[in-house]
Amino acid sequence: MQRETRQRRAIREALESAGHPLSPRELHEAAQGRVKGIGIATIYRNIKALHDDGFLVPVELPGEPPRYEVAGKDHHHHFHCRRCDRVFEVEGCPGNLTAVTPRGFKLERHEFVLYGLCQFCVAA
Amino acid sequence: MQRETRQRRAIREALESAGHPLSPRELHEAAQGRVKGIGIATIYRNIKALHDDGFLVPVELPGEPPRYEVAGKDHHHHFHCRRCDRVFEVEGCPGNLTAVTPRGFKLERHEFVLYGLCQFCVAA
DNA sequence: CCACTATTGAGATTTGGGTTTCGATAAGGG
DNA sequence: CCCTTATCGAAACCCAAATCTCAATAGTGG
Repeated sequence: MQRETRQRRAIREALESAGHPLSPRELHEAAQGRVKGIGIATIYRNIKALHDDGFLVPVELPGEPPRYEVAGKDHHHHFHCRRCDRVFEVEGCPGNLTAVTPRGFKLERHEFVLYGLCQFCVAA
Repeated sequence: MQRETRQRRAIREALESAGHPLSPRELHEAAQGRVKGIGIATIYRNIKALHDDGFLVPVELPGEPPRYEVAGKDHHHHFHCRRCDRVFEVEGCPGNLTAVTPRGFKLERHEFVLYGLCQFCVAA
């Protein structure tokens, strides 16, 4: 049976309030703020459990360790800030991908990653 | 001084004739066909050397080890086959990304990855 | 409130990509 | 055709991310 532990709640809440995808490390730090002393193993264990529950989904970016965001969002993409290394959500989609899909290939899904400076690092 | 060894030539030729990005492992296999017994360390050493020379560039895809392709190609993106795990080149670009860039962010570059089945796996 | 057992924290361990070491080999300038 | 030394192959090693072990702790059904 699935128990509602302080740790699991902390992790769920940290993800929800972050508003952008978090790496295991970032998630660990965020969860520390809610349950001091929470271990990194617990983070990994709960990422797995919450993924099985369908609460979160992984966000994979090129050359980066996976990050995680709450599941169920509308189709969107991500912006990776080269300065602070954070990842942000990007609404919308350039669409019309069948045009660039090579002849004979079957397109099933796509990812799209923007790089540059986030609003905070542009200002700084 | 840079020597033109059989191994380095094999690696260069393997990359050129592949026509699509190769992972170190794939590159190793391809090079084996030209110089039997070539070691994996030699692959890594030459990837580094050929990168420094500007002969090849890394291709990073989400959740994947880097692959490499010959440098100097026109702007393009990639298609990752979920079945055979190979990566193919995709001409063109959906363009007009400033439209989806969040307000206040500075867009510098972008990556675009298509997923599905390649022409060979569609047929099989 | 209890007893059962899922979950935790700490640290050991594994994993996988990549690098280094070292004696042997072979480019290639002179 | 030598001699110097870049490069090689094999195996040991490195490193950070992720997983596992195990005794202690704490949800939760009854």
